[in-house]
Amino acid sequence: MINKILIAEDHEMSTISLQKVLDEIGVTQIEYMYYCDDALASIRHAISRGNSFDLLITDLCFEMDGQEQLINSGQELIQEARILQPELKVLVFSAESKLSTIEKLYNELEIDGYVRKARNDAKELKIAIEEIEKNQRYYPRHLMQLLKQKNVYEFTSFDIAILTLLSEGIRQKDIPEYLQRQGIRPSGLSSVEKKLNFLKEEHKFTTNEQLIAFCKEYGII
Amino acid sequence: MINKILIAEDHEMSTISLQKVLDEIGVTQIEYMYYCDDALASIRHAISRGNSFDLLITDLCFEMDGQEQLINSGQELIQEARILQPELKVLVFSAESKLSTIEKLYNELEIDGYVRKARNDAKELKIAIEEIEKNQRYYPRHLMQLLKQKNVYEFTSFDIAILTLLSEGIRQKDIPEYLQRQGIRPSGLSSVEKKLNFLKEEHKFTTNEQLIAFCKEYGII
DNA sequence: ATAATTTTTACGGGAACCCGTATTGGCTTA
DNA sequence: TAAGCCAATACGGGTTCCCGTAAAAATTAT
Repeated sequence: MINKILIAEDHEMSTISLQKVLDEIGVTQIEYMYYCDDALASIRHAISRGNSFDLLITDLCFEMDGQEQLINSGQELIQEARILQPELKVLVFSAESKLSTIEKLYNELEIDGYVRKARNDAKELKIAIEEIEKNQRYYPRHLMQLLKQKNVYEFTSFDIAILTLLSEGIRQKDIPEYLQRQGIRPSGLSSVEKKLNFLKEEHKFTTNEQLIAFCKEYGII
Repeated sequence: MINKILIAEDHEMSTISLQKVLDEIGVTQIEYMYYCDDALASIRHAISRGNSFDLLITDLCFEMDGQEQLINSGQELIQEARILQPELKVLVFSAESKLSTIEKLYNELEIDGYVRKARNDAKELKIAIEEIEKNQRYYPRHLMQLLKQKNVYEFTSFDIAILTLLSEGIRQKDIPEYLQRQGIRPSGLSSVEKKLNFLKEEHKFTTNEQLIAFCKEYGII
């Protein structure tokens, strides 16, 4: 049974609606944290008092604001939380819609559910929590839709590494040494050229500039 | 006095928290619409019954979902709403953080306030509504921060024309003929080169790719 | 282990880009 | 009108990028 929930979320408005939704399904013990570091400390503290959380509801993206934080993403928070409390259930509530990111959450971080901030997110949250309560993973409806239309090209971390370097003003011919320094393989200039050609071909683009513009437009880099 | 509010927002969770916040400041008449088309119809209907809205709170980005809509952005909704009811107050509540987008809202659509979905957005919403109630425009705090770090250089329409062509995949050497076709002067290749060099010099950039990335990042193109 | 296949890297010629200099064209002023 | 000035354009050589082919390395299969 899920009674004690920790919410890690920096948007005040999201915490308000989460409170309302959790009220409606009868959850009484809710704690809010606006920073990942605080959330982690709270988990640690609850364990030490023998009153640990049943569920962590967390966003993925936390905005920087002046004070430096050790952890600043939902992914890291989940990772650290699982070290402290391996059986803790985790429900991610975020606006992220990139398939690869969500797949990683399920496969690598083994989250129990994902609800995207979108139409009917409140209803979906309730269903997700119900499922998790029954020890079942919850897979969101929109994820299924995304899996169907998987014709869209997914940018790999290699693609993004190259595109990021380009967008930072690194010359194409210098990219190999940067890749090597970061331990990314392959790193040959030909591989970089080939990849850029492929990406342009794939999207019917003609120039690097157009490719960079596209990636910026859609938040890929 | 603001008594009757229309909310155009597709995220269910956002409407829940908006309801809570508006309850707390004593607003009683609230209507929710999950699509721009419905929101516009609602405004029209309210006017025809002589009971028009005092304030429109709207998101900017509405997600497509199957059924086709005539209008699908907050910007268009505001524009159409102002045609129907010019004195209608407008408060935008969105996650958008691009300075140029927000500036356009204030300057071109003459909105009365902008609150970004972020830390302390609930508190900010209350303040914004109070200000608007006093017939004053509300400028968000984070906008001021952005304005401070604003790039000193103002991009001219000539700059933007070139950068836009580049971002659309037009080769540098072909840009002159496009400029001529659009009646833009100067149009020589040397002038294009000179301008791109100047822009890169100005921002301490090395490549066109970096320049395009920057312009996309800050919504210049 | 060897062969087959794929992936990665190396190389080279031609196109596009970068950048400095020279020329042209339009505008102001004497 | 002519001289002077500034912006726009034209030109040329050096660099980088583009793109096809070939060699090398890594992976998989036999």
